[in-house]
Amino acid sequence: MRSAASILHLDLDAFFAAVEQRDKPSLRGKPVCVGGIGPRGVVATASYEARVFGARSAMPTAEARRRCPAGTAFLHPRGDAYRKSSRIVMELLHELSPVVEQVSVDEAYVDLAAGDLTDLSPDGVRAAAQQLIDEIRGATGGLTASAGIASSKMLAKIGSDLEKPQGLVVIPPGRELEMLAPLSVRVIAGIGPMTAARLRTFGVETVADLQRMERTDLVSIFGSAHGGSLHELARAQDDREVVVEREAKSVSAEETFQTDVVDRSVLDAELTSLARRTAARLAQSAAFARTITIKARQHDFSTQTRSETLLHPTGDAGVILDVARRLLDGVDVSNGLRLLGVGVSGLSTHSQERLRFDDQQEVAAPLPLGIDDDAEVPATPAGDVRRTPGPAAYVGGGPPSWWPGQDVAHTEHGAGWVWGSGLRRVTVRFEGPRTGPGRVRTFAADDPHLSVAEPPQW
DNA sequence: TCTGGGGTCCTAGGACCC
DNA sequence: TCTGGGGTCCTAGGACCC
Repeated sequence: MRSAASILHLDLDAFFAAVEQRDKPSLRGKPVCVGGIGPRGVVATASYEARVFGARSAMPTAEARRRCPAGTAFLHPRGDAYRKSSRIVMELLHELSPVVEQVSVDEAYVDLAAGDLTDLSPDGVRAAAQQLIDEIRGATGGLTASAGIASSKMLAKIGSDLEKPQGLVVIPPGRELEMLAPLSVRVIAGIGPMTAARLRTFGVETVADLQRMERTDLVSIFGSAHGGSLHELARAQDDREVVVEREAKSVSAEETFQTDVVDRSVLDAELTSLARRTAARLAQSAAFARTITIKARQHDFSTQTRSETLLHPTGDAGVILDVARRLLDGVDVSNGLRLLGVGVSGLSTHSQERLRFDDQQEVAAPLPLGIDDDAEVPATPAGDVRRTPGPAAYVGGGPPSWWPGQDVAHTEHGAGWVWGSGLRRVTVRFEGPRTGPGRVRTFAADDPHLSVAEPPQW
C-alpha cells in the first residue's frame, strides 16, 4: 500500500453492450444482451436497460430471454469492433503514464506515480481521472467509463466498481480500512461464490467480519496461499505492482457443442480444428509449447483434463493434434461430450525441434495452419456435423451464415447490421453510429448484393 | 435457469533425484 | 532393515476472473 492514491483502475461501463448501442442507434436506450446466442449460450454483457429486468453477465441466454421483454436485442459479440475501441482507450491511458497494465479488453490499471502527473493529492488525481474519462467519451463516440484511484490495486478496483456507471471514486490514503470494512467479502478479488459460502458458515459476510478471523484459521480452512492472502487483503495489505506486460503462460481453444456429441469422427474433426486454432495462436505469439492438454466436458457438466508433456517444445499443429488424439482416446465419450478443448502450456520462445538435425523421431505430416480456421469444414457430411454457429462460421463455398449483430453492407442500401436470419432469409437494419434509427429490409440469405463488412467508424 | 471462452493461480499426490 | 528429508517435475482438478 502506497502513501498516495496513485493507482488508477479504469473499467468501461457495460462495454460490449455500449459499443453495440453506439453503432446501432435503434438500440440506444433499449435492453441489449451480448453473448452466446445459441441454445447453450451465456450473456457476456447486459446493457443497464437489460439489467433492470435481471439479465446479468454469465447468465444463460435462455434465462435472459425469459426475463427480458420483447424487443430486447440478443447479439453475438463483435470482437473486432470492441478491440478497435479498446485500443483507443489504452492509448489515452498511456498518455497519463507509461506504466499501464491491461487486464482485459475493457479494464486496466495505470500507475500515476510513474507518469507526468505531479499533483498526486486526492483532488489532483480526481481531476486527472475526470479529464481522462471525458477524453475517452470524446474519442470513442460516447463510451463511458468508471475509475477508482487508491493506494493499491485492490482498492482502486473496488473503487471503480463502487459507483458504476460513470463512477469516479478516490479513496484517500488512510481511509482504506473504514471504506473496506462494511463491504461484502465478495469485493475482494479471489473470493468467489465458493469461498463466500464457506466464509458464511463461519458467520463471515463483510470485510469487517473477515478481519476478525485469525490468520491460522484462514490458512487451515483455505490453504496457505489463499488463506494468507485473505488475511492480508481484508486488512488492505496489497503491494502488488502495476506490471506492464505479462508473458502468456498458456494458449487454448475450446468449443461447446449445440448438442452432446458421441460420434468419435465428429469429435476428431473438432479436435483437428481446435489443434489448428491453438497452433495458429501459438505461432502468432512466436511461442512453442511442451505440454498439451485436452479438456472434455461430459453431458453432466463434469470436466476432465488429460495432458502430456513432450521432451521438446513444439509449435506444430500436427504434433499437437497427434498428442491430443492420443489423449482423447483415453476418455470415455459414450455418454456424449458437451465440450471439447485443446490447450498448450509450458511455453518458450524457441523450439528445440528446429535445432535437431539427426533425430529419427517421426514427425507428423505438417498440418496447414488455416488462415481462417472457422472456414474449415470437417471432412464429414455437412448434415452430420453439429457446430455451434460462430461469428465466422461459413458453410464451405456457400453463402455466409449470418448472425445477429453482424456488420454487413448492401450495394444499394449501404451499411447495416443483421437483425435476424433463418429460413434462407436475412433481415438487415440499415443504420450506423452517425445515422438515426434505420429501416429494416429482408433479403434472400444468398443475395449477392449483401456482404460481410468491417465494423463502422463512429 | 442449466450453465461460453479465454485465461491465472493453487493444491495434492506420486515419481524421481540427491 | 519397516524407514529421512528436501526439491522439482508431472498430472488432474478446482476456484476464480473478465
